Amino acid sequence: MDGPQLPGATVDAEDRIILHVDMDCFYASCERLREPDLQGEPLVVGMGYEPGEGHGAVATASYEAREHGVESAQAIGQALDALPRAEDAPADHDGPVGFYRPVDLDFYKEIAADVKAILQEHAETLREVSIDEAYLDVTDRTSWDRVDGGERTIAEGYGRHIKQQISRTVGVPASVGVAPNMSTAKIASDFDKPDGLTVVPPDEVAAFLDPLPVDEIHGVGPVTAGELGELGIETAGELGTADVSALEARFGQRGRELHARARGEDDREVTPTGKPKSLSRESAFTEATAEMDTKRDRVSALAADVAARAQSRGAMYRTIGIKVVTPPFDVNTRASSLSGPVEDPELVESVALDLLEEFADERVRKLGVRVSNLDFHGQEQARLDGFESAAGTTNSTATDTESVERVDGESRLTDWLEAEGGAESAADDDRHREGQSSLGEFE
DNA sequence: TCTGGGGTCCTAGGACCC
DNA sequence: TCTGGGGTCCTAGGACCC
Repeated sequence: MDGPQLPGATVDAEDRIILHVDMDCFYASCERLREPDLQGEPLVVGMGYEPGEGHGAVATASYEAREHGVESAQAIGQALDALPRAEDAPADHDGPVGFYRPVDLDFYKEIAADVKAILQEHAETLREVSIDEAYLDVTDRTSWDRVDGGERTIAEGYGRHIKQQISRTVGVPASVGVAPNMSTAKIASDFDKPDGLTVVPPDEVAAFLDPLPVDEIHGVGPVTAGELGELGIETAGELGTADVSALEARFGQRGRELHARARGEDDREVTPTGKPKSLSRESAFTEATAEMDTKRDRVSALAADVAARAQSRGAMYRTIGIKVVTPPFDVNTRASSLSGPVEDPELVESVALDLLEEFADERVRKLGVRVSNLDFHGQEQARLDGFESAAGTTNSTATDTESVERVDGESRLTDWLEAEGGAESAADDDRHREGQSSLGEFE
């Protein structure tokens, strides 16, 4: 539209430029930063792993380690079979060996903060998805206009610049994808890992996506890919031209969404990372146990942990739940909601222990405690971005007032929660109705 | 060697309300 | 007294992601 274009290459004024940055095996890169001798070596970073031990799981494996069959999420024991630990290998061992390190999240967070600082300089809006991944809206910072006789876009240079900046100042590699929307940018960053840069201008989106296998689309995992395969859909191109209503019939709302993503259609805006929706802590036993004391102790510890974390984040919670994993790998969850948000570590523990009773006789391999229905209104900071209170309707005000009352009446809450009879749950329901009746006025 | 830990979103069914 | 429609909240589970 503005400036010369290649034949057929139109750039829409509305076309956005979204950049997705994905750090390449980030944990391993961080370990190499403080232990440069690990550069180029097969390196495995293990969660729940301790030096010299064999338990835990692979959090990140370097590309060199992957070549020897080590995979993410694999049990450490299995990784050790595929790739013996350097320290353990006998002197006459001539096969490949690997280096194993435990996860050190605090250290990785420091490195991630350095990366984030760079990203922030280069975008209006930054959304961090995880410690090693972020979306940037760079529409106002660069352009889809062509340079080099139409070979490249200005956006490509911008992406390369960010990548190099990270590499030079922090010293870790990143893969970057640039595209007109989040979904395509995400796929692009993954396209040429590690240390890749893939740029997909608006007029090339379809050609880029069409041949890709469906499971490269964010949101398509093994189950969905299998079901799509049964329908004869293997590639994004096939998914994008499939009948939407058939997809919706089979996959619900998600079917419609995946169909759009496969076509490179995604109008989600890059919004800054919000507050968490839930906080949880879980931990596995070395061996499944039916011992109730052991289970209780673990739940108490997890509850204390979660409550402390919620407190440090300024989060109150309205729902407390547990997760119980029984052999072979059955996941059970139970939860109980209060009628108003609280911040009460003892309540987290007592509710979690109550919920655990149901599993008193079960052998359990893993336990978790979670708080959800979080409320950050206790913190003055939350007021500023408080969407709901900004709406200022009568009902939301009424609900807020309710919540405050609930917090004040904390001891009462504890009382009726601990007694689990029918009368108490009726009281519970009454409290819920109080909050809802104000909504009913609008009819 | 049985799969570690922290999250998100969606769905389905039941209870309850108007 | 019966049937119906529209809606919320809660719990539990599933799929997925890093």
